[in-house]
Amino acid sequence: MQLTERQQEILDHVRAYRRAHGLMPSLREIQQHFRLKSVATVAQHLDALQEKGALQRHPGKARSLALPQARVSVELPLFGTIPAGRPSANEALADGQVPIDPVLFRLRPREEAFALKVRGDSMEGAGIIDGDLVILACREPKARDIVGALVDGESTLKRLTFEHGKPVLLAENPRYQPIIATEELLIQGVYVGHIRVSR
Amino acid sequence: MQLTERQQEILDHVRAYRRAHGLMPSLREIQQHFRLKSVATVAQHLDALQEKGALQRHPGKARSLALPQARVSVELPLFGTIPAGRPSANEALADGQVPIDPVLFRLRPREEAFALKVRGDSMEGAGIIDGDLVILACREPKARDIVGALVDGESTLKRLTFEHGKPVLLAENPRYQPIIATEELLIQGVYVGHIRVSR
DNA sequence: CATGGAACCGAACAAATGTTCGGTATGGCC
DNA sequence: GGCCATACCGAACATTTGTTCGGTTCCATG
Repeated sequence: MQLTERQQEILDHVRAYRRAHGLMPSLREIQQHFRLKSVATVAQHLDALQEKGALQRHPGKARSLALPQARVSVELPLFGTIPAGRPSANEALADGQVPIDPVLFRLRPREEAFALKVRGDSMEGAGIIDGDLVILACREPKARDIVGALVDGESTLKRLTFEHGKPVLLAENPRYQPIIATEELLIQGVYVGHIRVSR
Repeated sequence: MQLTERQQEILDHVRAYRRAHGLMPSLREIQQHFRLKSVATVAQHLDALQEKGALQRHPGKARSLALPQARVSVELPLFGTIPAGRPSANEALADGQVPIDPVLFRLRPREEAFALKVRGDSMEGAGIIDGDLVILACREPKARDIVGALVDGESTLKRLTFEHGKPVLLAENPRYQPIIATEELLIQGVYVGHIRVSR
């Protein structure tokens, strides 16, 4: 469910307070920040936020607000390599776990995501090279997004554009030609960032 | 000063509690865990721990214990930008925390590390571009390592090489000239990887 | 033996904090 | 107008929580 404007403000303030002070605010501190005359108002907003899953409360405990998605790290499933060159056979075998901070990569609460190891140099121009771990979120792609896509049965990492309303996948390397899907184009995930570990 | 055995136990429990519950324990919860008959005992230990700098307290606030260096393994301090172009004034202002997995980046146990935001395009050829968060470990650099270095009082990100036994810093961009330190060359950290978050 | 540190107890107190019960006001909507 | 959601107020209340004061016990050490 959607947060109201006020609820969003409260939530933002709770986040900001935690960053600034290292602990959660009390109801009365929130009250003072918004110059409210009653703690009940704060309690009400917090109830609503909890109702909507935006935060959690431990009844009776002081300063016990918890930000559900504020997990320090979650482990994304790491699948096989994704060719950033010519599409080739899709290797969908899980190779391990990649620990990342969902907040850092701006993943939305409970949003699905996974990691893939890049093979090839077709995204070189975007600074994504062989061996990088790309983080792909399962969300609706927008034009100009970099996406992990299944083209004609094979998966690849490219930038998604549209020409005459038809999707075209662009490499970020002049040595590669744009790909126009002939049969099917399935976007598996949208690039939200990547990680490189030096070897 | 050295912590006593008991103080260490208390500290460990506080850490464990925070991991398990996402918030700090109250004095009475600590008391119950150790089966103590008086909260005063807990308060006493916490005072001692604060005295020794092992943790911080916010007087009068509930559950307000704070672990000063708890970021050791999970969150790296993020400093200002590091120019990957021409060296410029070093901005050593802490900007926040970058949560990473030390294992993923192959950091050694207890090895110091920090993060810097890249500015400029001089490492473009290495796939490190403006806005990337580079992870730098405090360790001895080897030849061909990418390093964050302080050259003549200004910090920069370059590849470290040697010519005739003298250190030379190379950009990974033909538009930049090698830097030969005239006065001092202080290696601040060795590149172990980086993170990019799409914008 | 005297001294002092470390660990602990008991009880009371004050402050901080969450909870709950009514009530008001505004605006959109049928 | 009646209905509902949202936002808010005021005041009491019960709990949780931190703080403080005076004690005890044990043990190492001079």
